[in-house]
Amino acid sequence: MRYHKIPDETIRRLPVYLRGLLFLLEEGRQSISSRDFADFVSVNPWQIRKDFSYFGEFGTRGVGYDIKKLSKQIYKILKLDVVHKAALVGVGNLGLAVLAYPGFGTYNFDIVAAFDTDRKKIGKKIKDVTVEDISKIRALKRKKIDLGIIAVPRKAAQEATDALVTAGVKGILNFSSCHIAVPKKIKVITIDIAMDLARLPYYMPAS
Amino acid sequence: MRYHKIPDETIRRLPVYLRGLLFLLEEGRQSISSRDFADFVSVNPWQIRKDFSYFGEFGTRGVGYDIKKLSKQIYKILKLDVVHKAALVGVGNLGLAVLAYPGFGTYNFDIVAAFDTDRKKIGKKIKDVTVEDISKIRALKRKKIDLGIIAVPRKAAQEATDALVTAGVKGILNFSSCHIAVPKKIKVITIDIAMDLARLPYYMPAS
DNA sequence: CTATGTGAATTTATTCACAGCA
DNA sequence: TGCTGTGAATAAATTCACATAG
Repeated sequence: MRYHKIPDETIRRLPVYLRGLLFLLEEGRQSISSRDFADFVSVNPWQIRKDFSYFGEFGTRGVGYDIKKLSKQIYKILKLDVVHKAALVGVGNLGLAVLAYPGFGTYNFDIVAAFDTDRKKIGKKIKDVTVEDISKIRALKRKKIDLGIIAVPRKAAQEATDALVTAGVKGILNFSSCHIAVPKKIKVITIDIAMDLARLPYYMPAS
Repeated sequence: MRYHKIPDETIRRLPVYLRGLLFLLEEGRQSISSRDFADFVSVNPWQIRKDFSYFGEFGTRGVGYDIKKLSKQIYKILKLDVVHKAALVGVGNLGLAVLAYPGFGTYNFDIVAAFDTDRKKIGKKIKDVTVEDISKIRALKRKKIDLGIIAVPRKAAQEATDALVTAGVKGILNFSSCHIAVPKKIKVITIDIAMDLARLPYYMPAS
C-alpha cells in the first residue's frame, strides 16, 4: 500500500460498511467476500476493496474479510474506538428523538448533558440526562465534552453554536435547517431532513 | 446551453441553494450575485453558475440573479412546484418529530396519513392526521399518495417498505438504520443519523 | 483456483479563464 | 464595467484488469 490521499467519499462509505458488518455479526457470520458484501450494502466489490486498501490489507486472498476484525479496524479508522461525550442543545421533538436514538451507543457516543431554554423542561430527567438551563453550558469545559448536537429552531441555532464553541467542542452535529458559522478547525455536519427530502421528487417517475 | 447530463452532485446542491434563496427572500432581498450568494451558502461562485447553467440562463449579466424567479425555477426543476402527498409509517419519537417538522410544508409535501401498530396510538389525532392501523395502508392507492416515510424500528422496516410499495408510492424517505430492498424504479433516500454522526470524529482534531 | 490489492484507464465533477451580454 | 454562461483544463473518484497471495 503506497500513500494515497483518502477520498472523502471513502470516509462517507465507511459507516455504511460498518453498519453492514455489525448486522452480519449479529447474524453470526464470521467472514464475507467483497462480492457478497457488495450485494449486501449496494456498493461495487472493487469499490469496497479499494476503499479498504487505503488503510491496509484487511482481507485474506482466496477467502475474504473477517467480519469482526474488519469492523474493529473501521472503528479505529473513524476514531469510534474511544467514547465521545456529547452535549445536546434543544430538547424539543427532535431532541427527544435524538436522546432515544439507539444508534449513538453503537458508535460509542455518550450524551452526558442536555440543555434547553424552556423552564418546563429544565430539571426533567430523560434517559439518565437532566435537562439544564442553557446558561449552564459554559460548565461543559470541565467535562471534556467534544461533541455538540444542535436541535433547536433555526433562529436559535447560531447562538447555540457559539455557546458550544465557547464550551470547547471539536465537532457539531447540526439538525437545524440553516447554515451555522464556526471557527475553521471545528467540523460541522448538518443533517437537514428537508434537504434530502427535496431531491426525492426529482428522481421519482412522473405521475 | 448545450445538452449535458446533469451531475447528481448538482441535484444535491439545488436544495441547499433553495434554502438560501428562501431565507434571502424572507429578509426582503430582491437579487444577488453568484459571488455574494457563494459566501452565503458556502459553495464557489463558478460552481453555482455552472449548476444553474445546466437548466438554462436564469441570471442577468452585470446584475446577478433575481431571487424570486430563481427559487421558482428550482422548485420546478426539483418538481416541488406540485403538492406531494405523503404517508408516514411509525409514530414513535422520530415519527412525531417528522409530523411536527415545518420543512415539509415549505417544499409542498403534505403528510395525509400516518400508520402504527401500537393500539394506544391508533385513533389519536396529531397535526390534522389520525393515526391508523398499519393494515389500512392498502387503502392508500385510492388517495394518490406518492411518497412514503419510514420511521419504524429496523426490524419492521422491510415490512413497512413492502406495504408502501404495494400501496403504490414512487419514492421513500427511510429513517431506519438499515438498507431496504425496493423495485428498481422506486427511489429511496435513507437518512441514517448514525451514518453522519459516525464520520464526525474522523474529522475532529485529536484531543 | 479463488478472492484480494492496486496501478492504469476511464468516467465524473470541479475549477479556470474568458467570451458575451446588460 | 460587472457579472453571467460555458468550453477547456484540471482534479477527483470510479472502474477495470490483472498480478499476487492463500
